[in-house]
Amino acid sequence: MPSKVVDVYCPFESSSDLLFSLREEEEEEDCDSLPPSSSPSSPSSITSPVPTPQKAEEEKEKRRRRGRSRVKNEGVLHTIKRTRRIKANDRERNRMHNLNSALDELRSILPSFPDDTKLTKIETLRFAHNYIWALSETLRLADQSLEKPQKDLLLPGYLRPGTPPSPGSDAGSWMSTASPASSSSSLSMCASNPSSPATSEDFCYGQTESLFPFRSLQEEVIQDASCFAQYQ
DNA sequence: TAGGCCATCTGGTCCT
DNA sequence: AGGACCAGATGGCCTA
Repeated sequence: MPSKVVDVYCPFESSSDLLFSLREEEEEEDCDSLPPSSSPSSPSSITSPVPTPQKAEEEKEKRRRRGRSRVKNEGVLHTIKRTRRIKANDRERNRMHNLNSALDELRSILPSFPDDTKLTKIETLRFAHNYIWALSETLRLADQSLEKPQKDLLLPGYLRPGTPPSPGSDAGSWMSTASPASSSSSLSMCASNPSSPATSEDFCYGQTESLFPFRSLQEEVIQDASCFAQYQ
């Protein structure tokens, strides 16, 4: 009867290699005659110090047998290592699948872009980072709006088009590059900078561009936050 | 065809 | 000891 071939990704140089490994595993049960105590490092291999000629011959034979079993044991050990590796690979695969599922969930929460481009992993993380920052900034502004007059409520100075976030910076450029025609490039820009957007310097490198698509969202959040705050 | 992204394998390290 | 996590390597697929 032919050995069963498992339908898994083959981590071996060739499929025959895997087949060999799996067959070895099946043969493992046949190696029951090799209990752990028969391993090469087993204390049972200690022999009497004064062998007679007859005993010496027996010892020779024993050694030969031991040698054979050691070769076989090495094969078993190799197989055990192999099966552990395969199990570890399986766990690692599952772990990465879980990670990807979490990333998909995150993508589904983030606002989608018109061209429906799927964010890459790194883009998703950076975009989420910026998005959270934008929302928290929005809440912060909403809080401020309760204390200050409504003037310049929605957009602080550094968020207004053409207004440099700090002297010498080039904040106007991020607005101009966020045109609809360059949505895909702006998409990548949205998620391109891994650093925190909370510094004025970040605005000089396209970080705040991610806020632009959310202007209306920002307004909604501020309104909601204001209403909510009224009932506090 | 080069480069980017991704899935997977793998060995090492840390943790329980 | 075994599992989780991590980073490097590798190969496949896709796109400009």
